[in-house]
Amino acid sequence: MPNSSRCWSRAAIRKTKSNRQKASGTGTDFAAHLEAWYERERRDLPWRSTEDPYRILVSEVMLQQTRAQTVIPYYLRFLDRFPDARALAEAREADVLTLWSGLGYYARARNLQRAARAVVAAGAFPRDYDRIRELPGVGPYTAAAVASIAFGAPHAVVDGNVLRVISRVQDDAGDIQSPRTRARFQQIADGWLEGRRPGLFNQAMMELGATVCLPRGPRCTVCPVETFCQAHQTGRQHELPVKGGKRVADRIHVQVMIAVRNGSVLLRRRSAAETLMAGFWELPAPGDLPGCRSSRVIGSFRHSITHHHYTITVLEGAVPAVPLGFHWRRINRLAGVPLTTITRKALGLMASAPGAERAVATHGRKHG
DNA sequence: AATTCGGGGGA
DNA sequence: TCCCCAGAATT
Repeated sequence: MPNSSRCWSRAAIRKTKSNRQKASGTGTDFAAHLEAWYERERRDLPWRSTEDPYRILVSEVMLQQTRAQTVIPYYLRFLDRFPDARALAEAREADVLTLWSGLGYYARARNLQRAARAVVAAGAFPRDYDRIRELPGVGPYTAAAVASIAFGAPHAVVDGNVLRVISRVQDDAGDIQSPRTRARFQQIADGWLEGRRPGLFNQAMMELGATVCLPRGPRCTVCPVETFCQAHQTGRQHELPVKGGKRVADRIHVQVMIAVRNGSVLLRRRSAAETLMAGFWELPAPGDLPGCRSSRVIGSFRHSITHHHYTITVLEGAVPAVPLGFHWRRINRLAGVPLTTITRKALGLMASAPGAERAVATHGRKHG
């Protein structure tokens, strides 16, 4: 290597690399190899057999921070019930939330319905990135995904998979949490996408990250673009991507009470004003019920929400009167009610009684 | 720029 | 137990 190269700035080196790739067609070769692999090996997922922008949007929203295998049954049920934007726009919010219950990030469901209403009001699904981006719950990733997959618009998606693939292919140790690194990776992805079929290239990048370029244990031996990967050449693929910012989870102990009378259970509907899981139904805490009697502990289980780590103890009890804000709900009709996951788990504990001990054991440990 | 939102699955 | 997942909105 010439001595003069030591005087080059990082930017100059990067620019030279980029020029070399463009001149030799390396970026194009990379994309061609990747796409050929994708068309050969791609998983057969339900949202890959449609070009309906509404269905693409539903899938992309469900896939936000959620694994494909988890999404599949929710996606099928949701589209069976709401086959087009109009059906979703005209639905009751409680019905939408019920189908979403268990999938998490419930603001996604509300925003998706608002988006459907906007599409109906506009008379047609928006076709370009900027107007898709204006739909509620649609950020840079989802707008790029829908615009490229449904309409062939040239916008590269940059999700967790793509960040990981690019960090390794470029051997780039930038913190993928930082906006600067993300902007850099976005430009790289947009460059690779140039001249390709956008929807195909984007899905191929994500598929590579999801099935080959794994967070731990990347499967380089079966990777279709191994020869293009600079981290593989330097053996540093296991150290990438670099991700900063770690948080500590706090532990919280709570009690919930199951009060049953004449086939109904006492529940409270979280008000629309509550930030967290508004509109969902939940069990009372003993403190909510003046004069309640608790006869026994049914069991306990754990539940984690982001960095909050809950231990829930479930009590069986009776109430002298129905407190303000609570209602008796028929137990055999709870399938149509949006329940919080903690409530669903707690009721499941009761349902399996007297095998409650076994139900607790399936969650790993027993408390109380 | 930092936080928050859920739940599940794999190592 | 920890990390990650086809992110977005809010502060």
